[in-house]
Amino acid sequence: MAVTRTRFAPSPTGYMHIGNLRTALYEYLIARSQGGQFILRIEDTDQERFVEGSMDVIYKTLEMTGISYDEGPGVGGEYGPYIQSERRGIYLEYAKQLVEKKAAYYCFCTKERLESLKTNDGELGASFNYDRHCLTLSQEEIDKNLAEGKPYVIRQLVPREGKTTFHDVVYGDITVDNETLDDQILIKSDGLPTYNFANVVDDHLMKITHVVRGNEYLSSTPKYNILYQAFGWDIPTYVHVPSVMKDAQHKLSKRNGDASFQDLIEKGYLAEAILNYIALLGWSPGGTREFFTLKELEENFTIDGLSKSPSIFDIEKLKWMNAEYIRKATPEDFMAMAKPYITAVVGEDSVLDLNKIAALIQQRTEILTDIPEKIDFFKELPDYDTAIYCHKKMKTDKENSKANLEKIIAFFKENEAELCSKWQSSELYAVLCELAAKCEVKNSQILWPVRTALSGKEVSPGGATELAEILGYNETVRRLEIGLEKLNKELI
RNA sequence: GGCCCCUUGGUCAAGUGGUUAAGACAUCGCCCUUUCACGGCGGCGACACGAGUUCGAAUCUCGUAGGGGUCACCA
Repeated sequence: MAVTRTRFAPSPTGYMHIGNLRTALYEYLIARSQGGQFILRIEDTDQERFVEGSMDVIYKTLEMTGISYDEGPGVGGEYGPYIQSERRGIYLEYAKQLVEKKAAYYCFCTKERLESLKTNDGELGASFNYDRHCLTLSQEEIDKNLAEGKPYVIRQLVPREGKTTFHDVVYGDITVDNETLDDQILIKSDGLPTYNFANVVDDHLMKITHVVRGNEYLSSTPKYNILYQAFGWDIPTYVHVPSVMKDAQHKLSKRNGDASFQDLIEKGYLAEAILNYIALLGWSPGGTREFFTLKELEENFTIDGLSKSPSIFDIEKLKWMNAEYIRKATPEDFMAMAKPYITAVVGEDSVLDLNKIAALIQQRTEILTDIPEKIDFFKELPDYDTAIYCHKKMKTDKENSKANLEKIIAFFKENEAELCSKWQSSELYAVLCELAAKCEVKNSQILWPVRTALSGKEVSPGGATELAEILGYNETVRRLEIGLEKLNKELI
């Protein structure tokens, strides 16, 4: 049995979206789970759709996700080159072999002629097959046209009768009538192959054993088989995977924004979480386990866990999974990912203890871009409405908040030296609870106004004393005084 | 329109003739609690429909409906 070889064959036409990435992942996993090899091949035979920089997006994405390839651009391999535009000479030769075998033929029809055929023919929907006008050309005519340099394409001669059956590992046996198949173009008039042809030639030459791709290719697969047969080549194992949908009606597409890997990274999702999530979108290990590193996926992946039906990309579940990854990270790892977002708010040279801030927000962060709005008040106290001092459950209102703030400030000032000697959350909590007891009020009636005055927000990461610890004595007292002043102004 | 494919709660999904039809996200409620979040407990909620095969069908067959794909000198 030959060693399993799969390939990811993207065309450099823009960003890499989640569906592409998932296909790459499955291809990678099929190879790795079977101890095989994974190849990257760039399919850039359409020069018009080429987008500058998109090759780098592909390389970068694979690198960030850890999907490594054994052969491909930049790493080489014995079946290179791995960029199709660098292989252009190969395809024409193979196409000519097919012409000799009468499995393909030259076609000199103009695009205009083909267009007119479609409009005349296509009254019932858009069904159209080439009329084989050029199939009947004599060898002399062909040679003459060629000698004159007349533009031509090479078409596959597909049988018009009978049926073709192929087997797909996910979908089973699929049979189609050959009459529904068109004499597709193999070599375009610019001399480059079409995807359909280059794909077959390269997959064979590169000894690809498992052709894994989106199921939009299901209906053209019979043409591939006929091609393989015409060459006398072995037919690979087909693994068609269902699409990733934006909603029940639409596939995920680049135009609709946020589903590209790059976008998700920019929105603060972690590469590991994205990969883990999309692995489970269309594949199941069979049990209830949901968390897998790439390595663990390699160990657990099996083709029969692939689903047949399309899956809707659910950003909410990804967000949850991302949050799980963040929560489970070590404080050091979290700091590494969060630091840019923290310093963007508090500044590079902040006197605040970044580690303490990070500790506060780690459990509360779902995506990294949540961070700034959670901690902005550390940098600067917002101008808030005193209504936020009122909280039914805490039994606070403006009046008692004012009264209690006065007591708290007085208490802080009287005990400054002692408090500063052990300025930490747990101590402060104990001390403020004592104060509450002494004043005969609920703990919350002391703690809530403090938290509110320190954050200026209805919600904050961490409670009164945690915020106080980070802000320090001076800033704490300053903010309490601001709060008191606001309340005073209103209650006159 | 022809051909091909798909169909378990709002979403991801387990399930391959006998289950009280798992689990997760979301949602709702309760608990914990110095707000929020985390965490804990619980609720709601599904086999598209109709025939058939069978002692028995989410599981097999056929039909219907709905959805998707494809029908390019794009991949």
